[in-house]
Amino acid sequence: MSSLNNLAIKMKRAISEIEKEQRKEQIVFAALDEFYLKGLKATKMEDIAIRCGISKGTLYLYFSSKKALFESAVEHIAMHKAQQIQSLMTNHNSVKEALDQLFEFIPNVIIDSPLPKLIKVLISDAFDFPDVIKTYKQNIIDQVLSTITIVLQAGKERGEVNIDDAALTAKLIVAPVIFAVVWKVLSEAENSPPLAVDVLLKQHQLIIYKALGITE
Amino acid sequence: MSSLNNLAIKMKRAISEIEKEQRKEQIVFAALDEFYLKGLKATKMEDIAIRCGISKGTLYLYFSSKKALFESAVEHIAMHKAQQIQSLMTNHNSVKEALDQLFEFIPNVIIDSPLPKLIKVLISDAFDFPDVIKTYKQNIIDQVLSTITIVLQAGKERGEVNIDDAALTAKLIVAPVIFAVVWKVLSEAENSPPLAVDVLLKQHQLIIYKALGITE
Amino acid sequence: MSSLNNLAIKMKRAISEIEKEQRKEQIVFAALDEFYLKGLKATKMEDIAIRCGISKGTLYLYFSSKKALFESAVEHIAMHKAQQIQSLMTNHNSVKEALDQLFEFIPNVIIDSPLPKLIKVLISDAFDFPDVIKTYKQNIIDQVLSTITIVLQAGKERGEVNIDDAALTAKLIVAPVIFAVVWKVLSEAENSPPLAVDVLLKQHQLIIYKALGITE
Amino acid sequence: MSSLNNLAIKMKRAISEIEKEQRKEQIVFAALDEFYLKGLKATKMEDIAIRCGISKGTLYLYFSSKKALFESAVEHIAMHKAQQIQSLMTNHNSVKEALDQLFEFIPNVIIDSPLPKLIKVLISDAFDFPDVIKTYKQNIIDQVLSTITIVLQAGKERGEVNIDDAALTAKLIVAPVIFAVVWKVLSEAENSPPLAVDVLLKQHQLIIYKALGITE
DNA sequence: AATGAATGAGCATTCATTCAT
DNA sequence: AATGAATGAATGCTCATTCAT
Repeated sequence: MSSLNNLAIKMKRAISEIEKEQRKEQIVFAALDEFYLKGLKATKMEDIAIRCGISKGTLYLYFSSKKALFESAVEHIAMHKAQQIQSLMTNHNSVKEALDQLFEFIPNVIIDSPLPKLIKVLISDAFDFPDVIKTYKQNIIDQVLSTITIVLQAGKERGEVNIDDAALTAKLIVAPVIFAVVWKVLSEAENSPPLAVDVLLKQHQLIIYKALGITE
Repeated sequence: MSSLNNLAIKMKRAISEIEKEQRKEQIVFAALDEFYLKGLKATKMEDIAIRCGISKGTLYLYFSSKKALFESAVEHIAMHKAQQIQSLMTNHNSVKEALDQLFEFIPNVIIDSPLPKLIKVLISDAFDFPDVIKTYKQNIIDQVLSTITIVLQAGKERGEVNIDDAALTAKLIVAPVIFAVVWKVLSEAENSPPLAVDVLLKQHQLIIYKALGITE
Repeated sequence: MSSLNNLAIKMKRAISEIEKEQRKEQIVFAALDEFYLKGLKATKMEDIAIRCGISKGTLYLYFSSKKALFESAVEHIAMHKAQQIQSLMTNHNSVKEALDQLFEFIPNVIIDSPLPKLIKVLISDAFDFPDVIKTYKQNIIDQVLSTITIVLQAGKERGEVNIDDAALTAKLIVAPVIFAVVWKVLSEAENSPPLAVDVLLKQHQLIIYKALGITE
Repeated sequence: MSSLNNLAIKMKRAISEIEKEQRKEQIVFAALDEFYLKGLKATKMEDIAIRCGISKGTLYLYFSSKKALFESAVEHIAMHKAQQIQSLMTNHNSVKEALDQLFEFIPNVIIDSPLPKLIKVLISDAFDFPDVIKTYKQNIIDQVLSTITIVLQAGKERGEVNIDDAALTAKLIVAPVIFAVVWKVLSEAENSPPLAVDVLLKQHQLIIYKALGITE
């Protein structure tokens, strides 16, 4: 038995604060992957540990409980994204410029970032974590929507775009992103080829621009 | 064997069969509610039983396991919806007529039917049930999308609508439905006022019609 | 594996309220034995279950947690004893008669009843359960002491006994009982021959009677 | 080997040894406090470490395991007391003189020394440590009791005291000490005012003297 | 058919102990 | 020597499932 233990690869110790932060982040991403695949309840702490190459006990040096880890993971990833998104649509001269930026940015978010996973996790465990949902919705969703709304409203007042209701239009601009995220989850689940997100969004951009009267 | 039995017994059994089906349906809806709120793993068989006013043991007379109940519930509700949706967009003379019908129908689905719950459940436990997802996607989503696609394609060929890619456009027409469903879940979770789905879809209809060059 | 299960002796089901009460009492006594031997923290729920011939899960049908079982066990046994002790020293004509009754009763309590175990358990886990201790002390110890005190005080006023302080004397009358209990624990632990409790208490009786001026 | 080293280093080591012993003693007392409050199983090594202001790891430089620490603690404190008690009742001219000394000594032991804590600890974890109990009982309890027994027996033979059985009487003389210790634990646990040990023992002394026919 | 008592595999969490730093 | 990060065996408790009544 001891010889088996000797074969085990022992994790390097995280001594400095920086190393500890890195370890925490590593756990948080491993946790997100598990939560994404299994949901909160069905995720085993041991599986998260294995994914990190650490032991169950070590997890508890960094997070006091599964719930705490879940909340940390959501917050960590959500807040990280929130910053990116916030800075996205400032400094533009016209609605078109702003939306161009947005439409260029979105595919990367869907394809490369952990945001789709986070969204799936939040949808799945929404009812167990109303507070997390509330915070997330206020800090991310509402923020993004109101930014877009403001841009549209200003454009409408300047006669740049032809719209009815800026707030609703903002939601409709964002809707295909949610659609793409959900599609992504379902495709991955049934192991079918993924949606061509960029092409879909290109088409979406066209439709929106046409409807809003924006010309290239 | 049934022909050997007398009529009275047959009828009794026939009634029994009906009652059995009713009981099964009752369980299936109770289960959907629980799965919607808690997810598959966190849902207790006992809670479903309580919701039906029956005992744990009785549940197992109708469904052999939680997984079987889950699959039955999803299938039962999904197939029920599928029929409705299938009959939706036939018998129309123009794209506009077909889409009018669709846009009239959708809000009811989101507000009154169990479909949003089902979608939430499917998203949440997608990875545990790739087969369920596959079946559901093929029988419902792909069906709906291809119906819309065909309508659009035909309209395009007749010069009724001005579109690029009928299949993508179909997805974009459906996207806000998913958005509305997700929003509904998040609102219910954080106990915030719901989205005015009908108004959103009215606006969506406007944008789509404008982009497609459909005039009232 | 299933053949092994078939060999397992299944516990008869406790259906009626009476059977359930009996099962509860059975658990309580098994628990007392374990708590006595190991202390609260070191006692495994599984060991209690094994002692009863039931499964771990069944324990939780009757008691919601180890702590609850502990408290129930203490209360159940303590209250049972309290009643006996209460009725002990009423209806007597003289101090001598009352003390005679007491000294006749005590050895049985030490030798045959679960009280010594209970006392050991209470001492051991006193700091974790201040409330249990408080209740127990008020309902049993203080009760007993005050009953003896009243008897002595009345005897003193009638000139029957020659004492200084009735309350302190009461404590000193009881002291060897505690001594015997502690001795019993230590003897059992080191597996040495037990103290002859009855002889010790006979001697104690003599000393007390001599000191109090009670003549046979 | 030590003779090979120079004086300075030797002295340094000598000091180290003393410091080591002091550290050990410090740990032992911290451990006793924890064991007294929580019991062996529920005491965390870390809490002992914190109480000493050292780290968990350092504890293991001095004691190889919790069990070893427990045994060391009990032994260290018990043996220390044993010496005091041994020297207590020698050099006396009469039973009265010997008992006077005893009764003067006891209250200090109960109030100021770690002995009550030790007794509580020994009672609590008796069954896990039969050997410790055996050693302790032989070296302390039996020693004390036999010393008192010898004194009483000699007094009886000299006609100083009027007793039946010297060994039993010795136990009865000691009984209130155990009573006081147990009472102390229960009072501390329920946070109620402590027993006036000295007054109780004064009364006890009176009763014993009266019963034994010892006059002031 | 219906019930709910009984079961035990499964998992979150704790903490004595080890050992790299 | 001292530290405290890492480990994993141990254990309280849950709940899907079974089955006697």
